[in-house]
Amino acid sequence: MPELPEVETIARGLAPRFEGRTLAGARVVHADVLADPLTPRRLASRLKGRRVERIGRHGKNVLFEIDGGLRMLINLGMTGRIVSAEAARAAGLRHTVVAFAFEDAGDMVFDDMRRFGRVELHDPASWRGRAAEIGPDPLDPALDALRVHAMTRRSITPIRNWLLDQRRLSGVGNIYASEALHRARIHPARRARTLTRAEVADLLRELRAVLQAAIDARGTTMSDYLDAEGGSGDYWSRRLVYAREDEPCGRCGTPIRRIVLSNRSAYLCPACQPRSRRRRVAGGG
DNA sequence: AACGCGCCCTGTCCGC
DNA sequence: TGCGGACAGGGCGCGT
Repeated sequence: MPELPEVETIARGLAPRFEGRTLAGARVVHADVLADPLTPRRLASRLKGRRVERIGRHGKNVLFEIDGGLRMLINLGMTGRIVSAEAARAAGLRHTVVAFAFEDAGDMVFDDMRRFGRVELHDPASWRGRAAEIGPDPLDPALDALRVHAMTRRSITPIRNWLLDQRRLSGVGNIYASEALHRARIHPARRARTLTRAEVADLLRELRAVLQAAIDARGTTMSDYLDAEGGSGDYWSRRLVYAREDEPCGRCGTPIRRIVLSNRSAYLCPACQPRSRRRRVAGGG
């Protein structure tokens, strides 16, 4: 569910409230969200008495840096939310999977209706290997189009699928993949290796623009996403193609089409995003 | 090795 | 009103 902008918004909302606070324990309601070696008992005992030094984001994961070199990673899956206990109550959330208790702050609740989310706890040794599995952040200024092009050239998968693979780039999900491809005028089904260097540069630029605009809007709210205070994001109304099948393209008026790639929807304007490459219009975009 | 598919789970919506 | 099917912002494990 939450993609990079939503996870960023959640982390920013949690930080002022829980950074610097000391954990008292964790109450696990659904143990199936705990990643492998973790058990309810182990999670609670390893967190008890530990201070949360920083709350941030790593890809689509909320990252808690905890004293003693511990890192807790929470992936929110499709319907995961992390909110204060008061916000959870106020919003009527009914699917707590883990409740984190603090000695010097109220509870923090991980709520996840579908339970596709995951909680991982890493020491420095296990974190090294885990972090290597998570690709570069598209907003990292050190990432340049040349490097991304070198990566796309090695893959035959449709570019929409390529964007969703968190080992390549981390943070992009289905909404912003469709939005960025539309803005860059690239058909979602194009094989990654067929993109020119210029197209990859366009794509990276538009991806960054759409992610940043969504962060500025405090994310996208479809129906079940909330930030730390239980508030909602504004980006949903600004999307150009996602879930707008049959509505006119904002750029050219052609009806937006929905296609399915690997069992997941992609949305495109068939006029702005031709399947076969066409001469690009000067000054366009 | 890289890719696509089924599946995990709960809820909503739509057509009949 | 009920029921079945499609679909949902993600990602893992599997077979090919």
